[in-house]
Amino acid sequence: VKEPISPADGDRGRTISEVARVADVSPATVSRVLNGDPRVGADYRARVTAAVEQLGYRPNRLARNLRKQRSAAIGVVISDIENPHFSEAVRAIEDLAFKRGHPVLVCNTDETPEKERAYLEMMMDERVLGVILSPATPDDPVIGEVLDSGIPIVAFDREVADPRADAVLADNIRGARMATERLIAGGHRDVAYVGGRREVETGAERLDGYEIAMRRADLEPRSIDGGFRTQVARAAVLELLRSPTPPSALVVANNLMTLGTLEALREAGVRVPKDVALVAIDDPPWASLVAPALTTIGQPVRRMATDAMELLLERAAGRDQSRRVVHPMELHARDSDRKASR
Amino acid sequence: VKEPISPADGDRGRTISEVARVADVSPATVSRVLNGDPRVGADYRARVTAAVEQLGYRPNRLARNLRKQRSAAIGVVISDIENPHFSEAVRAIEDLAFKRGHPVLVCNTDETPEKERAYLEMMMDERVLGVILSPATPDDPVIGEVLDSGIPIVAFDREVADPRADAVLADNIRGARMATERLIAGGHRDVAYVGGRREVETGAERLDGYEIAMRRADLEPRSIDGGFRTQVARAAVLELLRSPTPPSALVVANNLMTLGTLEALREAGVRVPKDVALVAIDDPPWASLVAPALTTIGQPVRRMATDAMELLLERAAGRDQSRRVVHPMELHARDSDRKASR
DNA sequence: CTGAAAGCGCTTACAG
DNA sequence: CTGAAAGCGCTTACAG
Repeated sequence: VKEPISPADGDRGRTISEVARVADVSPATVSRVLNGDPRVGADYRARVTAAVEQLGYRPNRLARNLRKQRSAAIGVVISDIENPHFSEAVRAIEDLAFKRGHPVLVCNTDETPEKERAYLEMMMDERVLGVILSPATPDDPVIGEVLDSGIPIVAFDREVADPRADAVLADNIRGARMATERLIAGGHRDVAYVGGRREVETGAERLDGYEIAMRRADLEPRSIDGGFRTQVARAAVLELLRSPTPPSALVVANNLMTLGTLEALREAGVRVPKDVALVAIDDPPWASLVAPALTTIGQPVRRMATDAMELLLERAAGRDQSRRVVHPMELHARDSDRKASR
Repeated sequence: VKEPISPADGDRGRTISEVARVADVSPATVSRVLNGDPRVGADYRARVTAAVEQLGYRPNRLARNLRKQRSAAIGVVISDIENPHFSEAVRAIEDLAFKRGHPVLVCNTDETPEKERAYLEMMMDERVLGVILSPATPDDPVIGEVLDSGIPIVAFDREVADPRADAVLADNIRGARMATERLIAGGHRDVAYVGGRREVETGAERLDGYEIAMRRADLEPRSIDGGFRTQVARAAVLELLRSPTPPSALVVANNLMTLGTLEALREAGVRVPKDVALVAIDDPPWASLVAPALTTIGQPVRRMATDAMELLLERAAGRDQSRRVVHPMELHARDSDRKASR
């Protein structure tokens, strides 16, 4: 075969064999030194290190990947990187991955089973080291296939059905309950809930938390479906406000719906917190900038992301028992929930 | 060598040779069919397709990468994915990349030369198909090394010094000029500019635009350094407001500094637009939610990202002339710039 | 502790 | 149009 496969760039040292020749050792020894094999003698090690230095050699990762049948990359499969919740998570994941030399592949599913499946198949094709997954479809069979293929999965934010996956979660029930109880404690009795998809763990749990708080206070739960999306929430809240008995307070279940809710309140000329008080779940950067500043219940996203990376790397390193970490949510008390004025 | 390299998962068809055996053709033919080589006869093609189907075969990308000395992945090197400007860009890039089967590697440099260099080296090690780069250091020599190694670069937002790179830019001079002129037209004479790093193209250009507008109106430019960062801008604006002659209007050069500026104004009890009018550059999702809604000048980020991907893929496909696309910026007229009340 | 050799699974120049 | 064969650059079981 005489085709010029490698474009023969003279600048960077090219193969492990060249290094071996310069160091006057075998390629195997070079590989061992590069991978920190402790058995290599000090003299050999020194010769190899010098040759690597001299040639400016960098290992060919593509060759390494093929040999090991594994890439060093980590897949992050989320619904949407534009959602500040996920931007923050990806950022924290990437910081850790970078320190350890792992590239990060970002995948947006838009909560659709089709894209989720396609991306998980891409992760299998790329034979990534592991996947951090905030699942749209927690029981999709492709998740089992990924695990079968030897790729560990850490569920982030939402559990997956397969027990072999690790999970890093927030205590959504208690979070939503805290939000609701805070409004009740402020004197509100008609607290409505702007929620989302029941099928998704997070949505179901937050609704549960809200309902528990209401029932314990002998109040009637009243929830509307904002679909976890800005525009759906906007329409739903607009309709809620038109009802004969509009609520005096709202718990909104995520930051996208909070955006929609704020738009709806503004359009309807309803003032916060005077006409309607509000506690939002999620704590995006703009929460303190809108007027009034929003009281929120947020997940400790950075710590959760750090945990997820650690679990993933442990798993890739061989741990076989799956683990599950639950973080408490955090209250950010600001101005949108002030007491009912009665 | 008898080590069990492939974990022998029975579920998925495994190699091209297996497909070849089932289809009763050579592996070369299977490869050709899989890669759409038009020379393969219809009968052979049909047999291969059937065998692929039957075995549920998926090509091993790792082997393909090694053979081609190229990965299909695309690197996106930006300052920070948490900045909504870049979240939006990454999202748009990823949507296109996904359609064509390219994984996307996301890299945050935090505007530091060290991280930028480390990531660009990672991109070389991974032999990515191409890099979309918003450079912290437009003249870093490593950029030339990347291009030398045959990896195309598309500069995004900011130019790079090497003329072999393509570029997708916004017309920052005109954008900042528009912002400034709008305030001047509204009756403001003391319009200050909250800007950032002169070294970076974008910062220099926006400042130029501001100064041109001021000079043409016979007004004295007055700019402060917000370092392109939230907290730096907050401090700088706080100081500006303490001056004996605080400005009556502000042009803020990016969304992070706008966040800091709004904080500062709030802390100082300065009302917008009554006490100080404001036009912000960048149009983040929360621009219409703060009170008052911000008048902004935004880049058409999605179109720019789409262009960047197209340029990159063209380049990877062989175009050798570099190209440069400049997009006009867009005005989003809202409430923060209302006329001076005099 | 070190080396020779095999092989990961593709793609493609070459021959026919 | 098709196949046999080489080779991309590593890693690692095996032998010594």
